[in-house]
Amino acid sequence: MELYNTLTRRKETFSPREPGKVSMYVCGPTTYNYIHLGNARPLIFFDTVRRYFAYRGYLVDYVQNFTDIDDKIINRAGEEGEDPLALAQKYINEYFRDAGALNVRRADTHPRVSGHMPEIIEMIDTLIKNGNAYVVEGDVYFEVRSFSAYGRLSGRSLDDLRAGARVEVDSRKRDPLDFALWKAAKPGEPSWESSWGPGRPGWHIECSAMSLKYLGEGFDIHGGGFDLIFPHHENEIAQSEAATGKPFARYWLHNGFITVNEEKMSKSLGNFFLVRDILARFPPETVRFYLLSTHYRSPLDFDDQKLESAGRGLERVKTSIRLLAEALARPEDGRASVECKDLPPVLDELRDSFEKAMDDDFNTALAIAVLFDLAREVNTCVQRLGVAPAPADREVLLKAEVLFKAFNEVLGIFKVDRNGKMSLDGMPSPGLDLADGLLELIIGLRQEARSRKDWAVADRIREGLKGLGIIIEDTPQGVRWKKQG
RNA sequence: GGCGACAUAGCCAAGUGGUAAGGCAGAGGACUGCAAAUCCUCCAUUCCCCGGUUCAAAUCCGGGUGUCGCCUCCA
Repeated sequence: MELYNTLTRRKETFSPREPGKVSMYVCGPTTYNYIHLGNARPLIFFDTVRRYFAYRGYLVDYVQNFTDIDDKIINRAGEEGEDPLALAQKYINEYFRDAGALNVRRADTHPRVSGHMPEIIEMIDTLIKNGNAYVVEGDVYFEVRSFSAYGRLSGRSLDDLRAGARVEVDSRKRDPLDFALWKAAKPGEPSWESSWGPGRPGWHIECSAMSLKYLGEGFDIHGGGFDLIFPHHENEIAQSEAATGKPFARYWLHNGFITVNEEKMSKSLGNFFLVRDILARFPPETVRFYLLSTHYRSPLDFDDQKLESAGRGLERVKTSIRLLAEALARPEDGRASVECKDLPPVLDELRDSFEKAMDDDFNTALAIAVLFDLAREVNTCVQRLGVAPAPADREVLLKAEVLFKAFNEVLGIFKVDRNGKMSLDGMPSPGLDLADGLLELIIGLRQEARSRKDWAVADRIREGLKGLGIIIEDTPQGVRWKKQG
């Protein structure tokens, strides 16, 4: 596998710290609001990375933090008259709801800042002892000059950074770029005791302390959005390596931004879309599919038309999976003629192509193209079968179904139930409830009308059901219905 | 001002030296009572512009134009 490492600015062959195992840490959200689409991109992308490593047979240890102590949380809690930690907890719960809807699996560990004060304080202590940090009036700052590799990740020298610094210079800092490891408590703020006084951690130290605690020195992959490269990840490297004297993380992966009208979407610009608002208008699988249809390092523009277009494309994939399931559900006929005997080698090629795409820096856009190729091959086969498959064809179809499931296991577009069945949401379920029963009854009546060539009644029923969101399709293999996508 | 990324059909989007994937939209055909779905065919002599390297460039180099991002909390 090749992956693009921000640290070296080129693709590198992935080789894990320990054979067969992958350790990854991804910066999670600051929980003071519901997550927006921009937050969803790294979630979905790194979830896909994790799934692909698992598909490739690696044992993955995935850690994603929550920043539950921070200025924004404290401010928000102040506005709402709520306890900051309770507010953070609320949005952590909501986070899981949104992420779950997008079929993002939980990380193996979701550490929080508030639960790791001893580790954070100990790390700061080490940095002070090592001469990399200094205390000023209860604040503790990291001294960037003390770390010679500072700027390596973002590709900038300290001089470049100073020249462009827009930060107000704090005269207590030895260098304008020195950053806070510990902030002295202000009245009314949540705080923790430390040997340099009560306070709370700065933003960057948490990720160093928690990633090192759970994954150890030199873990494999550290990920996040492009905007975290500087200063957040730069600072993480400085702190961690200054404290441990060992390399911090081995591969740095950063996803590109989501833009709206070609402009970066962010909470500070106020042009963001909450995941839950989008999910009220589009199916979650469409959202996930859309986000994966562009390479993760490219910017991705969001608007309704683009999502609708993606949804129509995804509909073809769903249709294909449905056609396949229906063909398999039909009774075999005993005929010996085999219609799809050319398909198996094609399926093998498709699997190769899919893996090749994912091996090349997680090229999900190409992988999705392979998904479409699979759909077309399956449709062609199913169409040739006519009403019932021969036993040999049945085996071929089963193999194709396995491939659909394998692709979906990686891309995570469709949710999968306990029996391993993909949920396409419009698919008629085997268990009939009243509505389904009535629907079957009406469709049966329409079929009788059709057999009498009573087209007026048949069309009226079809139009009427369409108005209720049920699409009727008359196919050579019989009637099919689905809920409107 | 400093650093960096990107520019491929009406739209979205792969493709880093060997002669333009895939999707949406569109056109024609097969199938169909019709519609839908599905399948087949067509749809970029050309990859922002100008130079250069090469037998060969969307892909490499130089210059230009444009868009975006980072340098401040931000996924």
